[in-house]
Formats: sequence, C-alpha cells, structure tokens
Amino acid sequence: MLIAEACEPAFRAPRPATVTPIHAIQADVPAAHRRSRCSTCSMRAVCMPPELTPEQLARLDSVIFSTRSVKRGEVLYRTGDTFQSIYAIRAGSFKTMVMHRDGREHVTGFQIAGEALGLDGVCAGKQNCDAIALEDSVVCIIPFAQLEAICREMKPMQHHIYQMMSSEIVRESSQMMLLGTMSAEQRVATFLLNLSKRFKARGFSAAEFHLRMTREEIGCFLGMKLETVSRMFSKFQREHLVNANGKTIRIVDAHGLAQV
Amino acid sequence: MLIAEACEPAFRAPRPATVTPIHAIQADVPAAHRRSRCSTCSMRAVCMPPELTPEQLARLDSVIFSTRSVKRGEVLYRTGDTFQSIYAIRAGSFKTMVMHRDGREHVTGFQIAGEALGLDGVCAGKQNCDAIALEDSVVCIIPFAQLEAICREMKPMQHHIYQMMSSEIVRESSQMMLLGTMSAEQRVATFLLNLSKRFKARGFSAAEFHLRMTREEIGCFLGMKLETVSRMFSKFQREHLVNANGKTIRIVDAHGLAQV
DNA sequence: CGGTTGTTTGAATCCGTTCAATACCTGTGG
DNA sequence: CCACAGGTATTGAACGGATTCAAACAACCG
Repeated sequence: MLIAEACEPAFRAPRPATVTPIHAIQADVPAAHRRSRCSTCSMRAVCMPPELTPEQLARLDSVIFSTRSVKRGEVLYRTGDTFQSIYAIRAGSFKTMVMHRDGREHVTGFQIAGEALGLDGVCAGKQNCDAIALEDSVVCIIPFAQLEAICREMKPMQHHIYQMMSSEIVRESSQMMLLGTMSAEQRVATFLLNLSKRFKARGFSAAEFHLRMTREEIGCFLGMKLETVSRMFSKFQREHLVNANGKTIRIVDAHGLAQV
Repeated sequence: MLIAEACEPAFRAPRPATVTPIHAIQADVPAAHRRSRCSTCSMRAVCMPPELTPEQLARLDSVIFSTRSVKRGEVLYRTGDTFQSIYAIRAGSFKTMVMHRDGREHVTGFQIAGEALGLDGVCAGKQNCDAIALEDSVVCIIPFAQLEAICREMKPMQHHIYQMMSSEIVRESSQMMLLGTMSAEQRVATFLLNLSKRFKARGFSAAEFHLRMTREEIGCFLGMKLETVSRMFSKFQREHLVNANGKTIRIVDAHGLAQV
C-alpha cells in the first residue's frame, strides 16, 4: 500500500470505490501482525502501480502480510529506531516530526490513508523522525530488504518506489517554498486546500472534513504559533472563505482561498 | 557520480585523494557529451557504493559515458523539461529553484561537486525545478531508464540510489525545520556550518571557503531578505565567530557558531 | 461533573522587512 | 592601465506582521 502523493501525475490510479472504515478491519483480531493482502486491499488502486499481474500481486502478498494497529497518540516508530520496514497507512492518519538537539520540534508532514511512512529511514539505516498516530490507525508493514528484492524482479514496482520517493522530495520542496516565502495567511490557505485535495482523491468530500491535528500541530507544521493559526481561521471565517468551528472545516470559497 | 549527502552514515566512502580542478578536465574538447568514465573518476569514492567489482564498474561506464559543461548562469534543466537523466556534479556548483505561479521564487538547494541533481524529476516524468550553474561547471549525465536497469542487476547500486533519494528527503526535512523554527541568526549559522562540513568532506578547508552564490540567493534559500543575510554576517563578524569579506568566508569559531 | 486539554481573542512587544542611501567589487572597453 | 558601469553588499531608520503574554472560553474524557 504505497502512494505517490505530492506528485499528481504519478497518482494515476482511479480513486478507490470504497474506503473501508477502520473499525471494519479485523476489529476482533489482536493488535499487531495480523494477516493482510495487497491483492484484496480496497486501497490497492491508490498505492500500487496499476499494471501488476495476478502473479506479481501474489508475490507482493508473500512479503507484505502483516499490519499493525496504532492507537491515537501512540508512536509507530521513533527517531533512531533501526530501519527495517516502511509503512503504508491503511486507515487513520499520522504526523511525522523531527527534533533539534535543543529540543525544538517541527512537524514535517501529516499522512493520511494510502500514504507511505518511513522512506527517510533508508538513507542512514535508522529512522529519521518520529511517527505518531493522530487517531486510531492501521498500517501495513513492508520489510524494505524484501521490497528491494521485489523491485529487482518487477520493473513496474521498482519504478513505483522511485516515484514515491521522488514525490516525497517534491512535496518537501513545496513545503520549503511555503515556509520560505509565504505569509501566515497564505500558508494556512495552502494547507487547507492541500488537505482538501487529498481527501477528494480518496473519495471523501473536498469541501468538508475533520482535522485530526491540533492548532499547535498545524502551527508547528506551517512554521507559526498556534495563536496565529487560530487567527487565520477566524479571518477566513469573517471573509466567508471557510467555515471553521473547532476541528470541522468547511471550505466555502475554494477559489477565493487559493487567491489569498 | 552519485552521493548521499545530507545523510552522514551513508556517506561511508573515504574522501577523494585529489579533486580535479575544472579547467583540467578535457578543456579542449567541445562543450557537451564528452567521454567520461566512472571507473577512472577521481570523485568515484564520493558518489558510488564502495563495494563494486571492476566488472560492475565497466557496466556503469557503458551507461554513464557523457558529460556536459554548463557555464556560470546557464541552465542545466528547467521546470517542465522532460525527465530523462539525473546528473552528478563533477566540478562546479549549482542552485535549484522552484517558482510559484505568482512569480515568487525559492531556492531549494545548493549543490556542489559530488552531489546529484534531478532526483525530483522521477516522480512526474518532468523536471520539477530549475538547475542553474553558480560557476562554470561539469556534470555527468546518467540516463535514468538505464540506471534503473543497472539497479535491477546490481544490488549495491540499487541500494545506493535508494539511499541517495532518502538522503535528499532527510536533507529537505532539516531545511524545513530550519525554515520553520529558526531565527535568522540561527539559519545563517547553520547554513555556514553545513557548507563547511560539505567542503571538508571533499578535502577542502572547513574553515575558509568561497561562496559562489549572492546574498540574495542565500536569503532566498534561507527564507529571508538579502539585507538580513548581510546583517547576520556583520553580526558574526562583530562577535568574532566568522570573518566575512565579500564572498570569502573564514569560520573563526565553529563551536560558537553552532551554539548561536 | 470536574479537571484537563485545546481554542479564541486582545494588547504589547520584537524581529525581520522595507525603503533608501552609500560603498564596494568585477569585468569591460577606451 | 584606468575609468566607468552594473551588479552586489553594507548599513541605518521606520514600519509591520507574527509572537508573546495573558485571560476567558469551549470541548473532551475519565
């Protein structure tokens, strides 16, 4: 379950027919390492190259066979943990954060169902950030060494992984541009529109959604204080661009928001 | 000629004995597509996995055989160009920049000899930024489709490319942290120390070096105005941390600089 | 239901920007 | 070789957007 998110053209799969609600996934099986199958996963179209044969899918199933549940607030992995696997979010959402030696924290991204986690661990052989669940979530565990072996056999899969990593580079470039050049107002607008687009791509409403993160986490992602985030929400409300009460967001005027 | 830069542990090769000055490289051969060899490249230790056999190196030479000269200020590739190759900088240096639709520009990175360019193009099949030479430079041209084929054959090479891409993700994470949480003073200090480290790793002085970019480009990379960059240089000068006159930088007190 | 955590809003402050003036290089042509 | 031009760098003063501090309020959870 892998996805090339930031990078639209790579995201060539049609949206999934239905997204299985988290509680419907093997709810009565114990927490970790439950059986799963790519070949029957409802999210496959979101995160696998479309041109795989049934045999290739079976080969994938032989490697990606376990999942893990992570409760809200729990850590999936921590900076410094030995890198062995990457993760695909099957349900729920996460934040990734890095910490400077002086204790300063920064949120490097929010990931939702269908997106990947842990790609930054390949480089040093250990995780480079903390991944924390924003709500009760389920991830597929993909042992990286075995994924590499598969990529040597299957050209489409190989290319897909390169695309995923490249997409992450592109996503971060955009975020750097946001942090480096935009006003607080523009950052918050961009953030909301980006979330909206990602929800839409997964078959959810682009106009109304629920934020799983706090104002503080948003601020930490956008390089501003939580009070400023709050003020911007209020401002957008006054200008009839967004309807924000608490964590429920309704985008009233997406076009206007884009032109902020 | 490929390197995993941001990510120290992957950077396991010893530093190259000597770095060939740019003018010594085939200076009398016409500008583009000159013969080159990884197997004899003085920078190989910096950018290739160390465990390659002579046969594997020969295989590489069959794919990475052309170089290109880019004069100062010239464009190596532009946003939207069809992606076919990645590039390894053999001599010189570059900046990469992205542009927002409203015309706002942001420098996403500076790359020096031994570092890679173009990894962000894999995702969409076209370049995602402009790469512009900061001085007269030479790059190795690495056709990506053929590199992928090699990676399916050679496990160390495959892993090395994954590491390179992962390193770029990690580098950008650090830059996001810088842009999101640091004061102007800290950003400039971090920038100088990072450059210093990279020069050192290539066998140049860590204490004294020449900036190839303007204050404006530095500012655009660090998310501040050129005047602020200049003020910070002056400040460090007053505090006897750095000696900056024009583009020549001498780091006087690296430890002090790190604690800013 | 009470306590905790998260959110909103206001007022004062501060860091970095903006605007402006001056000085400094670097390369080019007379 | 020198003078000159254009880009580059430095520095000051005023301004403004975001932060800080503070207080009140809302939402959530055990």
